[in-house]
Amino acid sequence: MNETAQAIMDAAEARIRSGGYMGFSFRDLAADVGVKSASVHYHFPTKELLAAAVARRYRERFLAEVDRDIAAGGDLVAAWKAGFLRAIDSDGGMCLCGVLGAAAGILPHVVRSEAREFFEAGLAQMRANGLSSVRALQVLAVLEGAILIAVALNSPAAFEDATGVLDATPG
Amino acid sequence: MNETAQAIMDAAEARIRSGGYMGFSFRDLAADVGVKSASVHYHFPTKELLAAAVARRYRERFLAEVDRDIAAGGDLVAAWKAGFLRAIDSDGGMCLCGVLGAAAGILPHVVRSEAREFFEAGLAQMRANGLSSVRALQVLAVLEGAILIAVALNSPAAFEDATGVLDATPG
DNA sequence: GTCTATAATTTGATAGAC
DNA sequence: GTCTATCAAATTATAGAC
Repeated sequence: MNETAQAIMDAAEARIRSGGYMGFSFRDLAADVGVKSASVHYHFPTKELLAAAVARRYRERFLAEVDRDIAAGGDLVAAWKAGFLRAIDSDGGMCLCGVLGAAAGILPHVVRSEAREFFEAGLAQMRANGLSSVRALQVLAVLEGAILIAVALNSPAAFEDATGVLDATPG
Repeated sequence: MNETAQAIMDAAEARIRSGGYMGFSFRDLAADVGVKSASVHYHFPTKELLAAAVARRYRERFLAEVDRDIAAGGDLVAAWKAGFLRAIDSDGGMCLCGVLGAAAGILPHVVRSEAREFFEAGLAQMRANGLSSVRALQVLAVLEGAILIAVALNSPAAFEDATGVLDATPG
């Protein structure tokens, strides 16, 4: 995994978060990175393998950051919220696995599996840290719904208001 | 607006809910309805005008159903939840304006405006029925997040669990 | 590793017959 | 209103030179 491959994944991540799996092309990424589309295919043979790799990297990085926050003594829910806030603060885009999951109906199986795994691993991580199954679902739903509305309304402040439900109901 | 035009809108609605704005083509819809793609263009000159019309019809129908439930003495939040449950029960697909809003970054302006209006009009309707601005955002976020997770995990039961946060925090 | 060139398919959209 | 036929552009992907 060299510099170009990582730049391609970065570009793909930004474009998927903005427009979903069908919202970008190899030529878009090539232009973003400054190469030709054939070079993108050299690093990632097919579009679905690229998207699956991006979704996997996103999940691993996200969960690692949350784990690090918790290990440093942070609150579980606050750590998850911080993960979503990083997305909003960076470019106002959606959670990568949230956009993918919302349009799961047309995703190639590899991509759909990776997106689904973000949610399953996330729920498992919350349960491992003491949350009930139901409470974990509630936390994840509030965070995904809050960022979706912030994106749809183009209002980062809406995320803060919407996630307030979690403060009122410690679980 | 004749039978064919309505059948086209029905097909477009189902396909957008499943795969978003970029997840369908005029030829897909033509095959669904049993005509040729040129006939789809006769009823809806461009893709963005078709999607905008579908989003607008979705919003008007959705809000009308919620209003009817409330007029019949139903609880506001329960009426909203019932609207989302109809989507899940019919085909397990996402909220139409939820998928569109999640990938708002690549939507044509007309479509993006119609999707955004679903959220703004929805929030306004909740406020008109006594909810605070913040509480309205919370209700909408929980519902969109809960259906997104139910779709991503292909688990309708997850919707019921996730929306439980709303019961614990009457606002 | 990156390029040029290109194949094969799909896309949104239009012209014109019926 | 629906069709056939078609266009121009874009898409994923591959072959082969450098």
